Amino acid sequence: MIESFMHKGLKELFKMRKRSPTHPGAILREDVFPTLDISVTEFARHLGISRQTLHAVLAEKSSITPELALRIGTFLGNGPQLWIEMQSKYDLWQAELKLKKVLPKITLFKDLLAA
Amino acid sequence: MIESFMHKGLKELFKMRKRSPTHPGAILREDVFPTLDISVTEFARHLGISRQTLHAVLAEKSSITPELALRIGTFLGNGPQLWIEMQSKYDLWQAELKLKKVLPKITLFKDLLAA
DNA sequence: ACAAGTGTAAGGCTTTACTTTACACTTAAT
DNA sequence: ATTAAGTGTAAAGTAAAGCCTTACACTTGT
Repeated sequence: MIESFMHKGLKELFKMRKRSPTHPGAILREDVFPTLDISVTEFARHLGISRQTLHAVLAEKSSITPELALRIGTFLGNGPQLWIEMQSKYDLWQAELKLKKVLPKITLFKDLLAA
Repeated sequence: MIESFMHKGLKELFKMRKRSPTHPGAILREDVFPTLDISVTEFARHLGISRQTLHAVLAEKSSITPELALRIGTFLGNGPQLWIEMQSKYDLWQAELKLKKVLPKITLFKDLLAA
């Protein structure tokens, strides 16, 4: 487990989830889409992107970029923030996963002063 | 002005700032760094990245990636969120700027039903 | 049968982050 | 004054990611 790599400061600092936050594409696919009664193709057309690009998001193969968040948020009328935040949380978790070996090696600044 | 391009829903939807949110690199350079009494080189070494990469961020030439936010947040002991959020806001604003011509052309979903 | 939508892959383009190497300049310490 | 360290920049190369167009096979509704 990741805790074994952590020194004290790191444990306080971040409490990593056990599993990945849901990809925004999953919400779009499972929650939003079913209620809309619109085809993927048409959705993409309205957003002004290719259907393949949208498909990649729905399939969780690519991210919701800020631009895409704006397009979707505008079309749905709820603004981009929701999507931005979901993507951010997802990205952060992936980064934590990737850096779980290296982060514990970073000396805390405050410990630097003490030494 | 951008308002002239906006239909009603869009105006309600997002209130764009007049100027760009400050780049996280600026905060790092102007607020954080001066209090630390540490060189850029050394800072980079502690983060485990090249000094050029850190310099690019301080010079606002590149972004704070999720990974970098983790490194900085860990080193400083305040966690990654602050940097993530700053970068997100910055990125969103840039995206709005880039899409200011195209967003107003997106038909709102609810208007789609009415028609 | 035809039309439309879907899943998927490939090829190509563009952007961005990051690294290493390198050079010129400044400043602090010996 | 020489040396060491730090800084600003640039170039070249790598890698990853998003996005587009084209294309093909499959399904479903009319």
